[in-house]
Amino acid sequence: MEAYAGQSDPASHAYHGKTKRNAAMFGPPGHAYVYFTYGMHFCVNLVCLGEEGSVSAILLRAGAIIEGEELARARRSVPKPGAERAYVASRDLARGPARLCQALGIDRSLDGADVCVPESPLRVRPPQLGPPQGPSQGTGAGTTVRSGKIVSGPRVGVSAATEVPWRFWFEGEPTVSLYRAHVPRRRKLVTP
DNA sequence: CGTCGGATAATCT
DNA sequence: GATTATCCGACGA
Repeated sequence: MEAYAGQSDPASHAYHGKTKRNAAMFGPPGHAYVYFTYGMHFCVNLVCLGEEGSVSAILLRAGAIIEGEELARARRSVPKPGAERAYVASRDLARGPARLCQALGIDRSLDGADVCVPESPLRVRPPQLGPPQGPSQGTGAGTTVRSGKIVSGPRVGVSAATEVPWRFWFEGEPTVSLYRAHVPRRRKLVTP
């Protein structure tokens, strides 16, 4: 996961104030902020409780599929006809913010959803913590998830405040993607 | 392994 | 019109 603040964080979508897209970030905590980016990907945030008037959220960057791997795998299958779908390793099903949304079936219809009420289509529930050793197991592990040492580092893909170490993950967790710095996309080729 | 570029459209200036 | 909190396949070593 990665943390994003509001007016004080140049890397945050909320940095330039409230807009139609980021409105959920300015709403009550415990709700989802889903946005669409790069023309084809969804990413999901959880709005956090901060000081009065402040804005903050965390981007869910990756996850381990504990149950329903078949469903997640089906959602991650590519709609391209004819082409044989390459095998997706279990750990890669939700390895990355857009993949995670794909694996969980999250799209813009869930933007602003309250993740704390039972009737919501998207929920976040407290985990049953497992023993601190070893990564989460993708099969047959029930509802037990891992706990362990949490480490932090710079956020991925952001074009500002790259030195702020607001990315957090379980040390040794295989579903965490490697750090990659932001690469500015060169404008579409204009050859003379 | 690694780096590179194309896809693709909502959002904001 | 420019930019983007990304992913995937291609290609080289």
